[in-house]
Amino acid sequence: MDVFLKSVAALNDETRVLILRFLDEHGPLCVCDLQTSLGMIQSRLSRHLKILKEAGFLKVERKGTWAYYAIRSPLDRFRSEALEEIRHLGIDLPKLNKLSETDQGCGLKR
Amino acid sequence: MDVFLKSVAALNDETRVLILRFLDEHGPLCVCDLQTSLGMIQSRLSRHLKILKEAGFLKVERKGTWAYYAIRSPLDRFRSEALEEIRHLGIDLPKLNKLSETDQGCGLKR
DNA sequence: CCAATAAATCAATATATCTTGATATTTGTA
DNA sequence: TACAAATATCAAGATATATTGATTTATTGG
Repeated sequence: MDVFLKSVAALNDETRVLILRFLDEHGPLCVCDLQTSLGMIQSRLSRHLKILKEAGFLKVERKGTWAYYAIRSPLDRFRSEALEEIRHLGIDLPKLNKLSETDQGCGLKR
Repeated sequence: MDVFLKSVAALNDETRVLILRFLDEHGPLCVCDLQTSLGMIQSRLSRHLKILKEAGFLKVERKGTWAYYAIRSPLDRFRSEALEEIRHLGIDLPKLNKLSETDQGCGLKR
């Protein structure tokens, strides 16, 4: 029950559904890429990414100071059905704004 | 997004998962049958049944003063996958205690 | 109409979750 | 070591959700 409820709880938030769909569309992105693309502050993203990761939807890979989050693969049946359902919601996604790995970096000073 | 989030929110509660599984196992039951079987008070059940119904998981059929709730059929893909997942959780269900439609009725006085 | 049963709704409280801004941690580099 | 960038965590306040007991509504039968 706990694992199921954790998955469901992770899905139960508009912000996290958007993040899932955005990563589904664009592949691995670091937090600051999501910050600039989705227009959310860092602590908020960090929190939601953690919830999605601990619910089994995402994996993280670190490269230097960047943490690249991506849809975990393979997903189990329920989670991939959920993702499929999310794909069909027709959410309109903001434009990708990828600044990591460029000359300037993300440039998000505190 | 709204419909999806409503389904997910409905699943995001241990009590409602139990109710879904119980109705899945036993077929249509009225509120008082659920009360005696699950050991929950009436207002609590009524609330959760409403949420499950409005999220598209349940239907209601009235017979006199009784309201029989049952899994809606057919369920769309995501909802039936969710139900399937719930079936596989191995939740151990309390014994069915069906008093409606007997001589004594439910006998739950206020 | 009246009383009783079943169910729905409401009000108050408790618990959980989300958001933000501040602070801490980690990693790379001068 | 010192500093900066990226990320994670924490604390406080706001919002949402769950629980209970009381009240209301609906239906049946005398």
